[in-house]
Amino acid sequence: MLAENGYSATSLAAIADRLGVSKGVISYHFAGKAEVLNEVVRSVLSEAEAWMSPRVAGAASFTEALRLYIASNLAFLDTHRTEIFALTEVLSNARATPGVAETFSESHQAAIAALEALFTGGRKAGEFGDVAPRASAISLRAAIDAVSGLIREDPAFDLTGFGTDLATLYERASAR
Amino acid sequence: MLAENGYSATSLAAIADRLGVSKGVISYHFAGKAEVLNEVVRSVLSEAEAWMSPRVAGAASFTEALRLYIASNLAFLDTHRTEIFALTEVLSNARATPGVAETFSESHQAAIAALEALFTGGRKAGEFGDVAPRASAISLRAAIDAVSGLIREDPAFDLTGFGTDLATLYERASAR
DNA sequence: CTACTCTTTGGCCATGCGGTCAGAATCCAA
DNA sequence: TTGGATTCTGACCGCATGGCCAAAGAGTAG
Repeated sequence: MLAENGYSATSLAAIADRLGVSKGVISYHFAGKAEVLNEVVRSVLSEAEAWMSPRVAGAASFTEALRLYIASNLAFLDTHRTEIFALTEVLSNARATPGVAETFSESHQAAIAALEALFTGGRKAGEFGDVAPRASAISLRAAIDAVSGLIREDPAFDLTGFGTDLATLYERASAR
Repeated sequence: MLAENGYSATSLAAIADRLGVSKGVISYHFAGKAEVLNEVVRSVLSEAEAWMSPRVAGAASFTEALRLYIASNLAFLDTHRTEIFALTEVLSNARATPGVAETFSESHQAAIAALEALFTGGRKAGEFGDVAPRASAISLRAAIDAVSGLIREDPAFDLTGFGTDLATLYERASAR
């Protein structure tokens, strides 16, 4: 519902209606609307984590890890569009939903830290040049995060092509 | 009000109250709330345009243009935080406000197209290597757009440092 | 001073929201 | 079969929203 009709159209009444159930059921099982939305965020984030972890783990070098990270993240976005749209819809209105901002921020910080570690690791191993790890991590994550908006506007957007271009871009930027 | 208290707290009643004026005044001067919010978007976008244009125009090379583009854009974000926060607040809820999505999308497409032209120009002039113009344009804009969120979370975020790092990153990526 | 237009007021409306609750229905173990 | 616990219903509450409008007020040209 979030993905299809947006945040403001996703009222408790609308949710209950869609479930073919009375509104009170939601109140019975959840403390409130905020808890429902937080659960949406939590579940999508954990899905993403479960998808990416094993795919990046198999990298034999930092360069390969970078490629795998980008490719697997974009693949997740591609194959989980509804979830991603729902997530962004909730995040857009995070101010109206206590807890959501904190949950996501934590996860987002962790993602940036992981990428930063990848860049510093590559530098220490002599695989990368003197790239700025934090700025690279931030900007790469921003580029990936922007993709959800791109595929929303143009569902046919070439994710794979963008992924390889992005990987090449950061590979060159961090080359020795 | 948008920047301080967020979209959902910015009702017509709250706006009128802040102006020390009756609610009907807004209805008298605007067709509806959507028109008010569209005006916010329109005005911030045109402010940004007015700020950036002259600053980028003076570039003597594509490399310099790239640096100036990034630096001036970040300087605008830095010095117009309230406007930027207000803008993002409206954009976050674009689905609830007809017209906003279209206005912004148009401006955003134009910005990406301009950056793409910068990269292709640099290539044709032999200044840049075989960088992917579109992917570079998209990812660079994403990196810059993400800054509004960064300074919201951490007002002391080092924008200048990030700007030079970002410029260096894209310079290296597009080097011959 | 008058007469007309423009602007503002303050109360009103219908609507939809999140949330509550008494009571009905259902489930399930003893 | 029974009886207590769990789950669900549908009506209801208070509240805030965007919008509307008759009437009062302010401004201004002749």
